[in-house]
Amino acid sequence: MPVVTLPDGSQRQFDAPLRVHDVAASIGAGLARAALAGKVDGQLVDTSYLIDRDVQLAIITDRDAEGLEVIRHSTAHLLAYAVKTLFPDAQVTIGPVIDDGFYYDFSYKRPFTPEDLALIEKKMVELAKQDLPVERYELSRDEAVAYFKGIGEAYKAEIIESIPADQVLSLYREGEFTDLCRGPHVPSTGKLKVFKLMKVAGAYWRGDSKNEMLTRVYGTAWTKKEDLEAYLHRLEEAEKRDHRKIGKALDLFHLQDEAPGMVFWHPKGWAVWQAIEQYMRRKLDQHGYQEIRTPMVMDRTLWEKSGHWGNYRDNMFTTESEKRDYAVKPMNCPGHIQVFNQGLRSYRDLPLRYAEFGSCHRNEPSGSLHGIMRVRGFVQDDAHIFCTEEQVQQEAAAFIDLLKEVYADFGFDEILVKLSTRPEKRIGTEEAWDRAEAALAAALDSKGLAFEYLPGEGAFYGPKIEFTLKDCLGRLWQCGTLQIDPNLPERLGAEYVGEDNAKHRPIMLHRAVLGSLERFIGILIENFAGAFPLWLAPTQFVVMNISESQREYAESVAKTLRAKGFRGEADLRNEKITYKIREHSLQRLPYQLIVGDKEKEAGLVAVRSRSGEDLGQVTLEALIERFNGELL
RNA sequence: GCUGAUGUAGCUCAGGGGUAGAGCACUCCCUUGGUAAGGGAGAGGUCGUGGGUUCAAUUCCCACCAUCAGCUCCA
Repeated sequence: MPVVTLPDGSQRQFDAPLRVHDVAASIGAGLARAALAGKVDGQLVDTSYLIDRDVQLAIITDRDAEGLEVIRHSTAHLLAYAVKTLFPDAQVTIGPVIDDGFYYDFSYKRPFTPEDLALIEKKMVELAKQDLPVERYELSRDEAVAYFKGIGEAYKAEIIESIPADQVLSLYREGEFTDLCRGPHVPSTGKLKVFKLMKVAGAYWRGDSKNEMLTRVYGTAWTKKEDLEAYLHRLEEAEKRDHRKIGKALDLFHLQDEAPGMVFWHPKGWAVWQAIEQYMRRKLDQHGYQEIRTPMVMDRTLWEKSGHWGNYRDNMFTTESEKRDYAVKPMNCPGHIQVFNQGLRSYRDLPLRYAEFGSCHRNEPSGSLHGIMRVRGFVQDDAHIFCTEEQVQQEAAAFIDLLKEVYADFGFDEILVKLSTRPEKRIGTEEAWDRAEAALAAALDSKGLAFEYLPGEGAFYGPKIEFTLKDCLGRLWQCGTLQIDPNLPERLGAEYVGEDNAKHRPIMLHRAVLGSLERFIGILIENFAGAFPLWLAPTQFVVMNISESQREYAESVAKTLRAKGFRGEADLRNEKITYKIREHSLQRLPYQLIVGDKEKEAGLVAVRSRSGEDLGQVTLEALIERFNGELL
């Protein structure tokens, strides 16, 4: 006599065990049709699930987030079914739900082509229209292995073999196709109406680059057609913001074949860079850092001592001269320790904070390069803090202050924080790890930053904090980092004289706020879609004359503004004012200043904002005041 | 690094075994126009690089390089 409690608290009693579907039908025919799955005592189940006891039940429809997940999952299976129909000797592997959709990995003698994709999608539509029931049944592990081996699905059999022998496995059958799956699934393929296959890509079996490369098909699925359209629109919008596209359109930088992964900065891009670098320099100064500069190329022996040669040799650029091997620096820290090691350090000197806009090179795998976001030559807003173990917490807290100020100035208000703790392979005592992890956690607590632990994700020598910011599209970018490192000072022999007149090892904190400047600028470009706030805009204003007679006046206005430190120029070309406005609007200039005879006579400028608003005629003094109000 | 796709004018792209095309940008001329494209003329390419097949290759084949998507990696 099951009693079913629904989400609104109401209860229904039934005479005999019944299925989720039947409960839905008892509530209404519409709900029965809409039911995609059920949630029994918090667990997602199929609509065919038999309720034989008292339970809490929610009927899942396409209005629930879980409903959408079930649809995506089932669509992945539909994809596999279509592929098996069209390419019977393809083997299925896994097909999970991901953000905005799903994928399914196949093993096939050749990769699928875009043409195949169109065929597969067509077949999926056909199979969905047949509204085939999706049936769940169970097998023991060994029966399941035998079944999948029997139908030639080696990968499935391998997956199942890694599951404990006493487990009962669920399989789902739709039409001719059966797949191993935890479920739940929609009751029939007719529930799958809004989907689209997006792209094919390679993916390693079990995510391991030593394994076979499979063909992955990505797809997206939604409950409503409008949602799919909105999603596709969102992709288009994101594509418009692509920093590579905007970088070209705004003439900020370029890359070329002869220098893969290294950026050629053009005047406008470099103006953005300089605005950021000089801002950071000011901030670092305010926070007690001293800027230094260390060599780009250093002898192999130093990298052997630091351990980089042993661990990262393949990813380092090297060179040779007069029978000595050199490496182009992949990091700044060994150089910073060399500066620390000059002369005798006292505990009175600590904490010592060395900052460097250090140019580093890492020979990243060719396939991982991406615009200016992932490059081989980059500059970090890097700094290393030499301090005692007792000072770690306060230094971490001070760093968090700096980081929050900087992110806020760039307009990023939401920061996600993760604290990575000791990994399995590590050096140092447990007590030292306890103290280091506690110091970072206490620093975060003291600054009111909520954080999540990433157990085992720390570096082999110490724990670290990662700071991730969220851009205006909700995308996450890990930028800031703070790492405790007692190892490198040890390896490179850093020491200071303590109060006890004995020599001690300092702790080194690696830290960066923006991370790689290249990548950070890429993030800013995409976040602002190229419409930088005034303080970052490469060109802040343009003065345009309406006709020849205001030529000199326009020039003098531009000159005055430049003398006040603003970036901009006069556009005196023989073009109509509408033409010039269009061009500078496409260049996303914050301010366009228009001068005709009226402005010339009155000594004013007509101001047009980036949004297209006419701000009227103002004096240069008023304009400068307005500009200054927008600087940091 | 792996799988696949792509590489043609400054940019965006079309084309195709027989001396290469468009739009925008650029140069010159006309136009001096008040808030997102005025008109005309002109110039511009070793079709990513190197091999091969062919009477003939930018086009077909192979290798390499780079880019793009994804996977792997990211001290």
